[in-house]
Amino acid sequence: MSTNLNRFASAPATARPTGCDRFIAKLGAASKFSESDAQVLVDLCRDVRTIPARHDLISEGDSPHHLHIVLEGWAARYKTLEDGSRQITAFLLPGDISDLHGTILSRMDHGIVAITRARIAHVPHQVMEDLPLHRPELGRALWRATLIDEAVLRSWIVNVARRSADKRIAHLFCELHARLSVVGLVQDERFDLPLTQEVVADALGLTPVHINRMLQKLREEGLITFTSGRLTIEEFGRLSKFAGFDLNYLHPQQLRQV
Amino acid sequence: MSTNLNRFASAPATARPTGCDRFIAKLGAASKFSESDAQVLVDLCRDVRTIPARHDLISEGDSPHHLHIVLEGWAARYKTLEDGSRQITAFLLPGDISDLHGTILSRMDHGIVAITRARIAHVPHQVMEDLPLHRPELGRALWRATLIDEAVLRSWIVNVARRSADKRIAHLFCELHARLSVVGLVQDERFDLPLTQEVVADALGLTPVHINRMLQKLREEGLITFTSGRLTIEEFGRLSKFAGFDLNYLHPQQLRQV
DNA sequence: CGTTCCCTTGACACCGATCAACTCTGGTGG
DNA sequence: CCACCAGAGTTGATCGGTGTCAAGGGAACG
Repeated sequence: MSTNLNRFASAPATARPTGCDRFIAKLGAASKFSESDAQVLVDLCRDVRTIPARHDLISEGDSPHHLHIVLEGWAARYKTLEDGSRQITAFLLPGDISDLHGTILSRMDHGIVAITRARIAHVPHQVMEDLPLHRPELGRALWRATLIDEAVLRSWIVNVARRSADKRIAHLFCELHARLSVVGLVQDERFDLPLTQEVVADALGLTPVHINRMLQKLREEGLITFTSGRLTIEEFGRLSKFAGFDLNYLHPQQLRQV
Repeated sequence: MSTNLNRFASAPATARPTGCDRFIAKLGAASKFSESDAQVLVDLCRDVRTIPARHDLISEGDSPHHLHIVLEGWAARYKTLEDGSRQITAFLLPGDISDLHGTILSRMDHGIVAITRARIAHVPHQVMEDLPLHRPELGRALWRATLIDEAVLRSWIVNVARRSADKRIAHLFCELHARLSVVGLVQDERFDLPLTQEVVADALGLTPVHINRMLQKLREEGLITFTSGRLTIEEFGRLSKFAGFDLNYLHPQQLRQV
């Protein structure tokens, strides 16, 4: 197991649903909480469902009745435009939580689609609403996760609005690298990237054709290797400098302390 | 006083700080709470400070010690890139609240600048942390406001990533129209837009020159009038159709019931 | 062994950036 | 009252990044 996982994740797996430790690792990377808090998080992951690739977890307009925790696989938030094109606004990785307090709003203004086959824990909303009352530290941890999600959204705006196509791709890869390493899915600068070039294009506001050309350029320059769904970042420092990637917006303060 | 303000805003002004009713109107547009809850909100606005135009409320890297409520004037979140260019990621309008739970994160990953001279209420963070315990309805209202802010961020990603320059401008204007009308700052489809073309450019990921040309186009097509800081939307329906603007992401459900 | 999905390549068009100059306005000081 | 100035808006010429369209290739899968 990767050294990036925190102490909870390496605890003995006492009938924990697979992937649940990723969720705990992610929250634990940004916040501190007790072992018994961690057990509460495990109990949230009881109702696990498998979603096939390309199926919607929730569609635009739905009223969500529970929130989702991604245990395995990738998902993406997306909005569909008038002309039929799709814009992805976030990737949901293992350990990510989605639609926290979703029932406060009555209708989804966007959809969530499984990019790969994904195992998703469904948590009734009421459980989540009561949680901060008994577990204040977890309440803070969830707030913190929400604020980090917002910071990621802002960085996407900057990325899409200001950076050239090659840097945009590089920045996305740096973000995914950072987020995946928190949940132990990066080994030796390598990680699985189950994205087609079309999906990358939908996330970055570019066309698949241009993604293809810019990926070739990044490969030629020795910045990345990206074949058959596996991305290798040759030198993280060089790629992040090229992309203008600044880790700080992900607020990994606690991570450094662990 | 505009008919868009809700019942709280039209209550007798019992020594309420100017602009405080905008804050109450904004929260009240999306959530319901009691008159005594509203009074609690008024009490939050005791420490009001005036910020000159172009001055930072908070700079990137600062550790915020209180949260901000905009009572009058405009502000903007922004990030500065390596090359010195600036990307605005949100406009803060009268009634908007910012850095809710800011102290949960230790350092700001972006700055906030006053676009006009602005009157800002400063609320100590501890006050806000305790508020949901005694006023659960307000806690829900603040959560709801946060979720709507997130929806706006997502719509900005879509806007910047997918729409042509003219539609991008039109979409921004529709958003501002909708948000300003909630706090009573739109009359007869007209509202003050204290933005230079450069600021619009910084928000939309375009150059001032191109903003200028596209504004001319929108004017020629009779969609807007925009002179000396005052924007008029000639026909909201036509402009919003042109922009692909869908009001629903701002979740104005409660607004309709009032 | 064909089908399907994804990746790749080339030619060309166009939107928006860039650079540079000019105008207009409001404010300020002589 | 006028001269000057700074900031914002406007215009034109040209360049380049990315989109578009269309065709072909390769690998996985039935």
